[in-house]
Amino acid sequence: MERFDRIKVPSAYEMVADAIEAEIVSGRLRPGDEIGTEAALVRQFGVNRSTVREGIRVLEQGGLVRREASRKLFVCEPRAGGLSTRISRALVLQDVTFRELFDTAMVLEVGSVEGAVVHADAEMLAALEDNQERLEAAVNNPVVIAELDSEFHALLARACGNLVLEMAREPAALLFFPSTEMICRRVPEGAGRMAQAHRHIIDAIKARDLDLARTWMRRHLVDWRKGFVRAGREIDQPVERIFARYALSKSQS
Amino acid sequence: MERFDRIKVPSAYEMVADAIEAEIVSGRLRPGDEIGTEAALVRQFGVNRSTVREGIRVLEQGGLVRREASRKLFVCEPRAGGLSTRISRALVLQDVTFRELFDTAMVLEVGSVEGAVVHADAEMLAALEDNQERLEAAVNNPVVIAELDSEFHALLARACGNLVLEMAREPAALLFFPSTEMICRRVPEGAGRMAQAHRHIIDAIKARDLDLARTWMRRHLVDWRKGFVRAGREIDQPVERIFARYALSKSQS
DNA sequence: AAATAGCGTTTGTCGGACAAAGCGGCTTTT
DNA sequence: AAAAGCCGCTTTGTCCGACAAACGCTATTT
Repeated sequence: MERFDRIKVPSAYEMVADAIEAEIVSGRLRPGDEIGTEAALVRQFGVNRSTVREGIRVLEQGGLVRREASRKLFVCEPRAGGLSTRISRALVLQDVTFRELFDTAMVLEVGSVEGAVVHADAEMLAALEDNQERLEAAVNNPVVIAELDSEFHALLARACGNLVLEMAREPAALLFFPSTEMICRRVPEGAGRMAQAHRHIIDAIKARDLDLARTWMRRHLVDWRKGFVRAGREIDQPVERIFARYALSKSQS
Repeated sequence: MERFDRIKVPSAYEMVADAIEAEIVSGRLRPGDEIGTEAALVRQFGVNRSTVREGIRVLEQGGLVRREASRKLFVCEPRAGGLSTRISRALVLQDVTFRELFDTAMVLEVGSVEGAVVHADAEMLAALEDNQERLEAAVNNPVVIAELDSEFHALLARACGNLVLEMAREPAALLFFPSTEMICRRVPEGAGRMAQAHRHIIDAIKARDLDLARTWMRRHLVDWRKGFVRAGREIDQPVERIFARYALSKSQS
C-alpha cells in the first residue's frame, strides 16, 4: 500500500484545454459562442501557438469545440461529438461479443420503448409512422431496411425525452443494428416480421399499452437474434473488427 | 437539395492519427505495445513534429493511446480512457435532469442485477460481500457510504460479464451515485435502508432469484429517489454544473 | 446588381532551438 | 557486491519565426 500518488504536473496545453473547458462547463461560454482565433488565445494565455493548438485538439476531440468549415472555433452542443463512435470502437477493441450487444440492447430498447409509451407526443408518433411507411416500401432492399430499423430505434429513444437513455444506448446500437443488413440478406423473410413488429410497437405506443409494447419489443429483438443465428453467425463471437470499421465509418460525425 | 457534400480535405495531423488508429483497430498494434518516440513518428510519416504531436493528442483524447509517466507512448485497452467522463460532461451541458438519470438508472441497474443473478461467480460474490461488510461498518460517514454504494453498483455491472452494459451505465452512474452523499447527509436513516437493500440484493443473487433481485433493486432505487426529494431537491431540475464538476473531477483517471 | 479581383487574416505546416525530466551506465562508497 | 551518487544521452514540452493555402471582406469591374 503506497502512501502517496504520483504527482501529475499539468502541462501548458492541458491548462489551456482545462481553462476553456471550465468556461464552457460553467456556462460562461455557451454553445454557439465563438472562441477567439488562435492568435487571440496565444495573447490571452501567453503561451506559444503550438501549445494552444495542442489544447484545441484536446477540446475538439472531447466534443466541446468544433471548427466550422476550417475557420472559426465554436463551442458546440456536445451531443453530436463522435463520443458514441469512440465508445463503440473501444468495445470492439475489447472483443465484446454479439451476445453482450444483444443482452444490452434488450435492456435498453425495452426501457426505451417503455419511455416512449409514456412520453411519445404526436410529432414523434408521426415520425414513427413515416419511418414505418418507408420501411414497408423498402422490402427486398437490405441496406435501406437496416437503415430504417436503426432509425426506428433511434426515434423510439428520442421519443422518451430522456437524453441519458438516448446516449446510453447509442454505442451499442451503432454496433448492433448494422448487422441487420447482413441478416436481411441471408434471411429474406425477416423483413416482413420486422415490419410487423414495428407496426405492433407503434400501435402499442399509441394505445399507451406498456405490456404490449414490451412484449413486441422483446419479440422483435429475439427475432433479430434468431435471424442472426439462421444467417450462420455465432452469437458468442466477438464483433469482427473489419465489420466494426465499416459500421462505424458510416456514422462518423 | 444539394447534389454534393462539402469536400473534407484531411489535414496531416488527422492522417497521422488515422494511420495509427487503423493499426490499432486492425489489431496490428495491440494494447500494451509501444508506439515509437515522436522523432520516430516524424521519420516514418515525414511530417513535422508539431504535426505528429497534434495527431497524438487526438489519439490520447480518444483513449487509444496513453503516455506512461510522461514517457513512452503505449497503446492502451480503451476501457479506462475517460470516455464515460466526457459523456457525463456532455449530459450535464445538455441540462439533463435528475429524473432522466433516475429513469435510466432504473433500466440499467435492474438489467445489471439481472445479469448478475445469471452470471455472478464466487469471486464476484466475495467482492460484493466485502463491499457489504465495509458498508455496514461505515454508518454515519456519508462520503464513504456514497463511495461504497457507487462501488456496489459498479461491481454488479462487472458481475454481468457484459462489458457493453458496464460501459453503457457508467456515464449515468458517474452523475447519479455521487448525490448519494448529499442524501446521506440530509437523511441519516437512509444508510440503514441502503445496507438492507444491498444485503437483500446480494442474497437474491446468491439464490439466483431473478424476481427478488429485481424487486430489491427497484426498491433500492426508489429509496434513493425518496431520499433525494426528502433532502429538499427537485427531481425535475437539471444536474447542476457545479455539482457535476465536483463529481466528475473525482473520477478523472 | 452581380461577378471579379485584391488584400489582410487565419490556419496548417514546417524547420530549428532549448530547458527539464527521465533513463542508463559508470564510478564511488559502504 | 549492493547501494548510492554522478554524468551524459534521449525524449518531451515549449518556444520562435516563417510561409503557402484558404478564407472573408471590400473595392472594382462588367
